[in-house]
Amino acid sequence: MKFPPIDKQLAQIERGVAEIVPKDALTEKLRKAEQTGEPLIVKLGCDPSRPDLHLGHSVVLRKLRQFQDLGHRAVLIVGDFTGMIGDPSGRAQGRPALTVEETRENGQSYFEQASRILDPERTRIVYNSEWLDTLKFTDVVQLASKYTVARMLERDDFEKRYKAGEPIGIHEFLYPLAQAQDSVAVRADIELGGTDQKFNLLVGRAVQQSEGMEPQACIMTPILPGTDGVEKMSKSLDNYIGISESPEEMYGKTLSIPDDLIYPWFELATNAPTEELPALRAAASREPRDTKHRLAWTIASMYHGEAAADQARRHFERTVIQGGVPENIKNVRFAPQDGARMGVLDLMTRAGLTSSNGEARRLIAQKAVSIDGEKISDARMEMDIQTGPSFVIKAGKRRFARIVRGDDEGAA
RNA sequence: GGGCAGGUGGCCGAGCGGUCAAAGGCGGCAGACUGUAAAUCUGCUCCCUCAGGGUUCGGAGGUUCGAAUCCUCCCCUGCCCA
Repeated sequence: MKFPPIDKQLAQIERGVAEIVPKDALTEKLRKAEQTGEPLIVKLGCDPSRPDLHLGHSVVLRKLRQFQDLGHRAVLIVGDFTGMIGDPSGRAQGRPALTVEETRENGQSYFEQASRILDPERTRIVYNSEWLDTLKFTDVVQLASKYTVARMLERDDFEKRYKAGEPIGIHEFLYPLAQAQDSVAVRADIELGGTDQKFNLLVGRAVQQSEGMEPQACIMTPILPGTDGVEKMSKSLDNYIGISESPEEMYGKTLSIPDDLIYPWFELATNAPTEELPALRAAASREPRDTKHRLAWTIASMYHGEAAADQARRHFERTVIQGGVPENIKNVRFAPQDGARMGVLDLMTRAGLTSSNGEARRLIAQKAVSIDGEKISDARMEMDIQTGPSFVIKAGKRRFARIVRGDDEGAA
């Protein structure tokens, strides 16, 4: 196996990276790869309990892809073992423990989505229950003996919770060790993760070393802020853009981010050439609106191609700037047993526009609902849902549905 | 094992027998203004077809005309002691 020159590889690897620990180890490993012709094993762990990938995940996945393109070997570890136990961090309910089938399913779905970024042909995917589930209690105790409580408490969030008097389960101390064991199992040369994973990645080094292995180099990518501009992007905070969302969604959501995020997103979430970054930074502050459109287009085109991105842009102009109706909206068709007429409240809820009739009522009271462009104010109005012409109902500024007649196949 | 303090709506947090669907803040949604940005102002924010009703305050029982508020048992968390 032949690799690009080391300084070239390094330049590529360092782009958009927050920290490499230790840097020398990385260089050393690259050198060794060159000498032996053996590609490096680059590990990335993923959490199958949340199988919906978003732009936040894309940062580190794109980094992994770069390694693939440089000729190294990617190993995606599905943390199904953790998933099956259900990590109850924090005091809330704890995640529902997943069944074996679910973790497989989620792992598969994760892989499919990740394949939009990675080269699936060259990605090895493994489930960590393969080795973690077979450990005996003795093995676990032995593993646990390799780290101390004091060092565990060095981890920021443990320390905070400890000081704040919040509970920390013993098993939570086991997770970093389990992750470290993964590194041992796949003989990782490099582990990738967000900066929030720093602690775990470093534990991996410690454990590998005590197993007599050469410790992995850790590469941390920055955390991508979510659409709210405050928290990190996450599904549960609903401030994310999913990798498999439609180009229209991607475009629209991107435009709703705060201006401060335009540049960071360009840097972290797109493949904009490194040399263009300074210009983009300047543009972001000089003409935020246009630059944000450019960002939105770039993101949409990364996942859906340029034609779709163009389309998304037109869609945006039409619906938001001109306040019109989108080209492709959800069609809803009611069955005959739903009756000939239906009140708007039920209609909105059943069409998925609102989560309860109460919400529908509120929106109407707030003049946020219109039918075929006409604002409505009567929550008791009824619509013909079987024989009348189809109509478009809009709630708030982004929720649309077209109600079509029972026998109308309707366009998509 | 003992002592103490707690568990309230998405989160934080008041309430401590009726006037409580439960103050206030955050978050969220909507409207105005805009560039689906920020800032600002306004309204809304458990469910049900309005008046009105129905379910909520860790869980299960109980006292009372009436309980988030009192009692019993249980579950969970933190702190201190062992």
